[in-house]
Amino acid sequence: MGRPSLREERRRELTLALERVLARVGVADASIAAVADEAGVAPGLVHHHFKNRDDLLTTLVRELDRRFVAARAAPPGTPPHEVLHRTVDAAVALRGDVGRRAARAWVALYAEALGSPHVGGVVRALVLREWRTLTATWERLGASRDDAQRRAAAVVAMILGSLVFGALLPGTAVGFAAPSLHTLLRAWGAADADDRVADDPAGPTAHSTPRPPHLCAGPEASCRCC
Amino acid sequence: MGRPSLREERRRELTLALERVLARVGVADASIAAVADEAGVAPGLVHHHFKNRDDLLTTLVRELDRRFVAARAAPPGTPPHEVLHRTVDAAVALRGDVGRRAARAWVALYAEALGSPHVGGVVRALVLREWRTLTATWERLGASRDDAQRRAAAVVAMILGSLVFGALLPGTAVGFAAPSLHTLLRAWGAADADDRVADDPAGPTAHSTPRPPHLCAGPEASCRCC
DNA sequence: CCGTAAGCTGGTGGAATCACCAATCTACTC
DNA sequence: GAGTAGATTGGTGATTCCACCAGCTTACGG
Repeated sequence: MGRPSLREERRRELTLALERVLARVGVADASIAAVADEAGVAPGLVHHHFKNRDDLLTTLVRELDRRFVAARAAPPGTPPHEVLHRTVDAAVALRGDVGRRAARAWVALYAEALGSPHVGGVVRALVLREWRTLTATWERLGASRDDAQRRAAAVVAMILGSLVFGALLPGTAVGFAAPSLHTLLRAWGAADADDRVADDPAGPTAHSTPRPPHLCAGPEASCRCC
Repeated sequence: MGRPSLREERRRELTLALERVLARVGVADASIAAVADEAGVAPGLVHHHFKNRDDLLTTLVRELDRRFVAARAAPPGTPPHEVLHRTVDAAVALRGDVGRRAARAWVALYAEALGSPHVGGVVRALVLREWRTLTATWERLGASRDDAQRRAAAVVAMILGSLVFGALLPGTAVGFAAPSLHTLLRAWGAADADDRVADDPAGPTAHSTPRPPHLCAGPEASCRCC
C-alpha cells in the first residue's frame, strides 16, 4: 500500500481558498495561480485535484449550497410556515466576516454563471430547486398554484437580493432587511401560532422568535453543517 | 475648425456594445478587444474614447442607472405609496430580450464591483442612494425611522434579487415575482385609494393598475429615457 | 529497509490581454 | 483648395494565464 489519500481534504482546502480569493478580488482576477497562492501550494497542484477551472468553481457552488441547505434544514413534520421563515433566516443569516465572504463569493459565482455554461447550469439548477421547493411549501399552506409560484419567486428574489445587498454594503445592512422579509411572509398568511408583531421591534439583528436554533454561517463555526 | 466631435455618440455606442458583450459572455471574457469587435471598430479606438477599462464599465453603470431612474420617475406631487409601487415596477419591468440583457449586465457589474474599487464605489453609491430615497419615502408614509430603514432595505434587496433572478432564469420568471412584491408594499400600508386585490389575478405579467404609464426597458424603445 | 502509491513541485508552451502610439483618414472652416 | 482638429486604424511589447508534465518527496506496508 502507498500513502493514504488526502484528496478530499485538499479539494476542500482549495475550494475554501477559492472562496476567499473570489470574495477579495472578484471573479476576473480569481486565477488558478491566485487560488494556489492563497492555499499556500504550487499552482500545478490545483490541476492535480481538479479537472479544470469549471470543476473548481462548481465545487464551490455545491459547497456554498450545502451550507445554505444545512442552515435551513428542518426536522420532518415542521409546519410549512416554519419552513418558510427558516429559509429566509438561512439566507439572511450571512453575518460577520464569514457571511460577508460567502455573499461576495455567491455574487461572483452568479456572474460566472452568465459566461460559463457549466457553472451556469449548476447555479440555475439550484435556483430552480429553491423555486420549486418554495412553491410546494406555499401550496401546502393552501395557496393556489399560481399564487404559490409568484410568492415563491418573490422569496427567491429576496434571497438572491439579500446576498447581493450584503456583498455590496457593510455587514449590518443586510440585517435591516430580515424583519421586513418575515413581515412579508406573515402578510401572506405564513404566520405561526404565537403572535408575531409587525416590524419586529427587537431590532434589525434580532429574530422575531427564538425559532432558529442554528444559523451556520461558514466553516469556522463548530457545527454539523460545516 | 476641424472635424466635428463624435465623442459622445461613440462613447454611447461602445457602452451599449459592452452591455451586449457582458450579457453574452460574462465579465471574465468581456475584454476591450471583444467590445471593440462587437461595436465593429478597431481595439485602439476604445482607448481613444475611454481612459481605461474602469472608465468604460462605470459609464455603463451610469447608463443602466439612468434607465432605471427614468423608468421610475414620477411627477412632483406623486403620493409616496405611488412612488414605491413605481420603483418596484421599474425594477421588475426588465422583460424581453432587452430587459434580460440589462439584467445580465447588471449582474456582471455587481461582480466587477467586488474586484474593482472604482466600479465598486459607483455601484455602492447607487445602492445607497436607493436605500436612502426609499427610507425617506417610507418615513413620509408615517413609518418610524427604524421601520423605514428596514422596509427600504427589503425593497432594495428585492430589486437586486429580481435582476439576478431575471438574469439566471428565462424571461418570464421575473414576472412571477412582481405581483408579490406589490403585495408586500400593500401589507406595509403602501396601498393607494382604489382597492388593489391581493395577488393580482390578472396574471404575473399584468400590473395591478393602469398606473405605470411608461416602463422603458432599453434603448430600443422610442422614449425619452433611452 | 525497500517497494509502492499518492502527493506535490516548479517550470514551459501557447494563447490571450492590455496599454500604447505612429500613421492615416475624414469632415469641416477659412 | 489648403489647413486643421479630431476619428480611426492596426500593430507591438510586456505581461498574464491556463493546461500540462517530468520528476521528486512523503508516508505507509511488508
